[in-house]
Amino acid sequence: MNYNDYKLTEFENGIEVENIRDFNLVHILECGQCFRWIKQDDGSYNGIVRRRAANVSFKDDKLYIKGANEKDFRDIWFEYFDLGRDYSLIKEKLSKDATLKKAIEFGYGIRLLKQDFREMLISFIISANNRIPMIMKTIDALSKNYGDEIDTFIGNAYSFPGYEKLSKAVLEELEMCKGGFRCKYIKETSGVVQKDDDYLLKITELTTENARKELQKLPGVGPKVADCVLLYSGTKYDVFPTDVWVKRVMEELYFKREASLKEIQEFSKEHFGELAGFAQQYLFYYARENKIGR
DNA sequence: TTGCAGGGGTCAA
DNA sequence: TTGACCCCTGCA
Repeated sequence: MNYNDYKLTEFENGIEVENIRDFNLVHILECGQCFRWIKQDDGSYNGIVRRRAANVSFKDDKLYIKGANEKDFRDIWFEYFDLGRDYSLIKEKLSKDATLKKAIEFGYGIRLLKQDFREMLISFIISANNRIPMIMKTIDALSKNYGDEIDTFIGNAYSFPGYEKLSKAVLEELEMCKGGFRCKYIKETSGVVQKDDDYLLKITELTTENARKELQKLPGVGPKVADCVLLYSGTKYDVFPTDVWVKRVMEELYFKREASLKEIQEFSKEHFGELAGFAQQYLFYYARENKIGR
C-alpha cells in the first residue's frame, strides 16, 4: 500500500480519500492510544495533530478530513493513520490464533496511529494510575498553557507544548493542569530529554529491549509507559504494553489463571513476535469494551 | 449531603 | 513486595 493507492478529491476546506480499508474511527480513536480527539454529535471527530486541527469522518471506504488539503494528506495524514500498512495481512497472520481471531473480528478497524514521540512520552507519563477523561483534561490544559495557539477552522486550538517550555515551567503552575504527582515527572523528564537533541534518534537505533530500558531511566516512565511510547509513536512495534486490562484479558483468554507481568511479556514475545503491538491493540479494545474480568 | 474507595503505574523503602 | 500518590467519579 502506498500513497498512490488512494484516490484524493479536494472539496471546500477538506479532502475525501477513497479506497480506505481496515479502518474504523471508533476503533482507532477509542482504543486508548490517543487523547486529543473528541467525538462530535454527528459521529465525526475533532482533533489536533502536530500543529493542525482537523475534523475526520468515515463512510463506506471514504475518509473525509476537514482542515486538510492534498499536500497535508501526503505530509501528515497518510503517515498518521498508518495508511501505508496492509492491516488485512496483519489480521490474517494474527487470526491463525483462534483466541485472537475473536478479538480481531471485534476491533476489525483498529490501526496504530503514528504519533509525535514527545507528545506520547508526556501523555503516557500522565496516564499512570489515571483515567482517560482526566488524562485528556490534563493534556488539554498543558497545551492551552504551554503550547502555541494555532489558527484552525474549528476555532482556536493549541499545539502540544515542547520540552523546553515544560522543563522550564514552574512546578506550582504545572500543577494547575491537574496532573497531580505526575507533574514533577513531566518537568523532570522534559528537562532530561530536552538536553539530548538526538534522544529520539538514539532510541530508534536501539534494539527494542534496550529502547525500553533507556526510556525507563526517565522519571515517571516504567515498563508500561515505555511500551506505550514506543508503540504509539511508531518507533517499535514488537512491544506489548501490559496494563490492567491487557493483564486481565490475557489471564482470562490464555492463561486461565493469574499471571505475572513477566510471564505475559514472555508469552507475547513468543506468541505474537514482531506483531505483538498489533495483537495488544485488538486484545485491549476487546477487553475494555466487553469489560473482561470486571 | 458527606465520606470513601479506587483507577489504563511508578517510585521508594 | 508493598504502600503512597493527585484528582475525580461513582456509590453507599
